[in-house]
Amino acid sequence: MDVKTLCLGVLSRGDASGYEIKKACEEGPFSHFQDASFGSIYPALAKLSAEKLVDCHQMSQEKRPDKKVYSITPSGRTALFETLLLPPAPDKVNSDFYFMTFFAQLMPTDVLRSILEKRITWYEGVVERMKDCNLAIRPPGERFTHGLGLAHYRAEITYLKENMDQLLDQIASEQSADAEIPQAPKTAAL
Amino acid sequence: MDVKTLCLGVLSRGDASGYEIKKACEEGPFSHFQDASFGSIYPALAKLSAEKLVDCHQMSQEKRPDKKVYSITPSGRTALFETLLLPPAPDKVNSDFYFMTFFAQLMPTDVLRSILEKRITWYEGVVERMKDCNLAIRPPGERFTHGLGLAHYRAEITYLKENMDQLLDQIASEQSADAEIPQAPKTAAL
DNA sequence: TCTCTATATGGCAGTTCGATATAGGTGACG
DNA sequence: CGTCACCTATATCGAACTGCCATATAGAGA
Repeated sequence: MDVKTLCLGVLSRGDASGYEIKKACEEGPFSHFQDASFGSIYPALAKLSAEKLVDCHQMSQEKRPDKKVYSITPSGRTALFETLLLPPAPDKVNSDFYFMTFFAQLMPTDVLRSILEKRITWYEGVVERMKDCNLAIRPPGERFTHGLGLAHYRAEITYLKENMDQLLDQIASEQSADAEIPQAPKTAAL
Repeated sequence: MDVKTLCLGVLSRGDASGYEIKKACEEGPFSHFQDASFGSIYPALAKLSAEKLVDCHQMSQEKRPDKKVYSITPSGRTALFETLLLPPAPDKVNSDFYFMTFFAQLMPTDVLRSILEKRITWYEGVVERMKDCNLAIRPPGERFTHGLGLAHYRAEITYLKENMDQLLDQIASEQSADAEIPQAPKTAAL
């Protein structure tokens, strides 16, 4: 989703500063499916402000940089609503982890094992935190999306736990085979 | 994964042109977890070429633009190997679909239903094609990653099928409640 | 004293996206 | 049945966008 729409979405749930919008994408409810940096959020907010889709109230704070709190305007809500009617672009995923497992046979087994274990404990933590979060007060769309994310993470954890040892064994035996049998093919061919 | 490493990864499996690398990210085995455009692939290949991590053989074709076929060099393989030892960056996901379901209560139910159904049939097709692909000939890392992707897609399909009707009902009843009861809260408060 | 949190801005490098060139194949429409 | 529009294959370029890092500031915690 383009960053302007993302900002409108966050602001539709309540006023926020640019910094808080970033936090919502990093740790908040959007963190599982959206990604945006300061370098895209601040310009997006400036444009939205120029288009009158959001209002900006400057709060001078002592001891801190001025805080600019943005609120969505009625036309901003309309714009968000209309964007939601458009067909969604396909998901974009960029995963170093998948890339690494794809080339697992190029990796030392101990490095690979450590990466797999880190992934499992990381996602187990994510699932724990997601289970604890209070869903009752949230609208059905948020509950649904939350559940979908949980289903994903659980499926990943289950798969990793069930298949990780087999993968490590296969790679270990392949690598030792490479090392042991530089001349063995002749024997095998007999 | 940065685009240079992605190109090295693709080329480690066999020679390819820039166009073919793009195809590998779009439809090929990398399509589930990597995303790169021409504008990043061609500059990346040029840099890899300058660093002698890949060789480039110009193939003049009749009736078509010259094809530049790249091959990974031994130092390219070493560079790929070393990158695989580095800790992976966290996954980056950008999903319009999740964004939309998150704001499901802002959407008309028929639009929402259509998006959910399209998603299901799309991923059912993906799963079918993945089941049919010949895994036996592929290295264990590829099989593992393939299975992990399948597990994800299946979990998503299952969740969507099981929860979609409930979501649509909740939204429909919420929207009709909004329309019907502008004065009802008084009654409810009695 | 360092580093973290909170908050915003600026710039550079990297990326995306769209245009351009070329030419044969494929499908639709009259 | 002809023709035009669009798709595939292939590469390059430039404009706009984005990400990432540095900078500024100051209180809080280690």
